[in-house]
Amino acid sequence: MDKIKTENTETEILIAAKEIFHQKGMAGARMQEIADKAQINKALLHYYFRSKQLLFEAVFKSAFSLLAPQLQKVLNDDSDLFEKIKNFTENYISFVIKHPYIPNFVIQELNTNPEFVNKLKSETNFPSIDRFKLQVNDAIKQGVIRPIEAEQLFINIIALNIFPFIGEPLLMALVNVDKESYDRLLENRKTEVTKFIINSIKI
Amino acid sequence: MDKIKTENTETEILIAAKEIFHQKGMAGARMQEIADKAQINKALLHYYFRSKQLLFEAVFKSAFSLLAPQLQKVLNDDSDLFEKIKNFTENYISFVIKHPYIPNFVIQELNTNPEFVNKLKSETNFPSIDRFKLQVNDAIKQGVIRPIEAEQLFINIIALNIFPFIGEPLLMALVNVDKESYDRLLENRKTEVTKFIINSIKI
DNA sequence: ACATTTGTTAACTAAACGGTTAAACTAAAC
DNA sequence: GTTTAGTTTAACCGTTTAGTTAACAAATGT
Repeated sequence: MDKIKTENTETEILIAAKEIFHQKGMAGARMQEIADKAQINKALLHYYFRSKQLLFEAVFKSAFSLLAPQLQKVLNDDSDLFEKIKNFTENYISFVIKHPYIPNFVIQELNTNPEFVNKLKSETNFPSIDRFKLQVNDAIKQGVIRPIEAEQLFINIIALNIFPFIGEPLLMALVNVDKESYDRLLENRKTEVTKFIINSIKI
Repeated sequence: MDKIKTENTETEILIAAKEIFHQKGMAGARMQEIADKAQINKALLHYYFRSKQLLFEAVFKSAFSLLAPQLQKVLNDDSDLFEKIKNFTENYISFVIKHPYIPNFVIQELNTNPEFVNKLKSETNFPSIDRFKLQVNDAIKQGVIRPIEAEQLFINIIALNIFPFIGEPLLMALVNVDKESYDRLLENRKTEVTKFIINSIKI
């Protein structure tokens, strides 16, 4: 059937494009390499996605639409603050193991093209910090946690979870361990990071 | 004088190459753009540095040789653990304001080319975690801080300090502030991050 | 059955790329 | 003032790049 074949081809292209773009970024990716990986002719890429830019944007939006719900778990979730930090930290590592290149890819491409953020803000349901802010300020008023700006706490949570993956090659060398040991170390962070954060803010 | 002119040209090339490579990375940089920025002919780039790869390596090593001493401040410094965390955090932000693209550049290029780490380990005096490990384990034995693996604490310190700069475009959008407010927020981190870490580990 | 639409390919194009060459220029050295 | 060594340039070269074309194949509609 035509439909199935078409959908397969388009999917194959996207799968291949993701791999290449995630690993090499927009500037480092080559249309020919994507075509080879998808086992199709290069012209087909243009038939389905018209240009490298549009194919890239499709891949980028897809990546962001996977990352955004992860961030939503910190920002817009009804659970208790401590519970939330614990859940996010535990889940995030599993997420990155499934999609190892996504956080780095998104952050990197936003760095080389900061205006892209506006596109994301208008075209995706972009996470908002408002509810998290209320929750943190509530917890402070109730004497559950030490005073801290919600923005700073949010950045800390994200930094502690995302950076070990983005900085992996550098950190692995600095900490002086092989990949296997580093993976064990990351696995331990599922509980260590939660402990570290809660120790810091809990009264 | 001949000598002075040469040094100037070579310096001009390096300055221009740094700007372009730091912002666009190896894959995104163009020799012509570097030549234009240095206000010289493209052939001169090859006269002084032979190839794009060699020019890039010169820029990369220079960047790493600025970043490494910053990391040394955490790893190989005689000061007291708390003092050390405080000093590193305060200094690091000033460092990044001076060299905004360096941490991202180094981390990004190590990600696309992880074998580069070996070159750095052999050619530069690469920071080692050994002394920091002893210091942390000592502090734990003496009951000054809660039990924590030195590697985890080190990663936490680095993550909390570096990530806000690497993830700036994303974090700025998530926290929903403009550049000016975000810079204020970063300035506050000079003291906030120290507090956050010490609160977490101090007994 | 035949015409139309959709999917796919090989071959091509024009521009951009990193890198080379040979000659012109500069200024110090003999 | 001629040689010499280092510096700079314009023009060029071969390759790679994203994107196009035209012809073909296969499914769909009538």
